[in-house]
Amino acid sequence: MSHTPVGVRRTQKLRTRQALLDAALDLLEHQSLSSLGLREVTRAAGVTPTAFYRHFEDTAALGVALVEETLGSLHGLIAAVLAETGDSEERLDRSVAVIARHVGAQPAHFRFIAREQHGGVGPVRAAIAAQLRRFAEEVACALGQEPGSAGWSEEDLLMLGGLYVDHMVITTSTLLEAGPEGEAEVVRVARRRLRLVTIGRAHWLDEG
Amino acid sequence: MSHTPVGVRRTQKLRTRQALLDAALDLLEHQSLSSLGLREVTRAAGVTPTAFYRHFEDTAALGVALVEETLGSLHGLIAAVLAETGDSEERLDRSVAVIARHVGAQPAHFRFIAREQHGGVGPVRAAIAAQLRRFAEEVACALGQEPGSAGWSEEDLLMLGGLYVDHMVITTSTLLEAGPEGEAEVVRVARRRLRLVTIGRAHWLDEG
DNA sequence: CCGTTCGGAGTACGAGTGTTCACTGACTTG
DNA sequence: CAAGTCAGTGAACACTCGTACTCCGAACGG
Repeated sequence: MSHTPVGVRRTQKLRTRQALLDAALDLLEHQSLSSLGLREVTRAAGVTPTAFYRHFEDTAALGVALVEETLGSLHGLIAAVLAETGDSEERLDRSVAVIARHVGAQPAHFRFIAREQHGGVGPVRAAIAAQLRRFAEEVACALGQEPGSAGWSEEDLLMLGGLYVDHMVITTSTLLEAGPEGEAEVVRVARRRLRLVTIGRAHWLDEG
Repeated sequence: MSHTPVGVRRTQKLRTRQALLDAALDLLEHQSLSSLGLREVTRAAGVTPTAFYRHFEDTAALGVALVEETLGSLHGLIAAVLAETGDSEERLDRSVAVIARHVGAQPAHFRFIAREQHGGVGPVRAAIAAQLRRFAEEVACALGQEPGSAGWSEEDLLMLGGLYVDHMVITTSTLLEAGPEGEAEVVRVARRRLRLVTIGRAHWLDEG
């Protein structure tokens, strides 16, 4: 047992690492990752430029870390929302509400994801795509366990899951553009869109 | 009537302007607009940095010009595709095919749009949003003239139009990520998604 | 034909960039 | 408690960047 339980050193390292991530997220509110300077980040974090290399190789690597931080903690959430009881209308409303709440709580994180999903930094794009694919699979799995999905093929479930996930991404983007005052309207339209998709889902096997 | 019918000067000016746009589009294949340097563009275009200012105030202004170039010429196309006869299945397949063809023909243009739709340059974001809104309105208008849209409210038509447009944007992004070899699969899934939306549309008034 | 317009060239400046290097001093380990 | 590890420092490197000048010469209008 050492004198310092967890290691003062590791703790401090994680602290400055987080300071770098936070500073970067702040700066990324008004620019995109490919124009984000290493020095710019360290200056905002209160560290010298050389210290950056102790934590990340690139600004690209920092971007990938930001992706994990934002999307990594969301995986449990989806399954939880979809697993709750209630008719589809209720669950749909709840899903949209959950998204609106999360986006409202940490806009910068979601702005970053929306911006870099198709941004100029390859590794970051790949990291986001991988996370979204996982979301689509999770949604497909949750849908597959419902009675309403009897007779659906694996592939169609994935298609539907991807459809829902893409709509969630679009909704977050729109929420960010609209700002707090436009949130209600965006939520209204998003609900209607999802309802239309759900209706299509209910009649999919009739006309597929 | 002057000695030179169109004006040699204006022609040359337009020529270098186009050279700047083309060079920028090339460079934007692997980075985003906010990291694109003025000098970088002029170097690739074979012009001195100062010449840039004769055509654009900013790289942002150049970006807006690129948006117009890419999206401005597409407005007639949508109405044309939607106006053609045939059942909804046929029209749907044709729409997807038209998109795949356009994206395949000029990938760089569409990559630029996908990248800057949520990118770090405000004016460009605004320009793209304005164009997409116009698209949504055009689609809504076209849909409203169909017999299948009887009883639909103006607002719901716009919602549906936006839904279609957003799906088109998603499809273009996915096509770009997949590359030529993955095109067939992407087109398959995109068609299925649109079919599901169309089914939802057919039953919208039953359960709305 | 002559004066004007103007697209573009050339030069120069200050500021900011990513990266390397030797170095320091607090924490950690045996 | 001594030896070693290592997060962070500070100075220096060789760039690129946007922008402000002046200037040239071909195309233009009267």
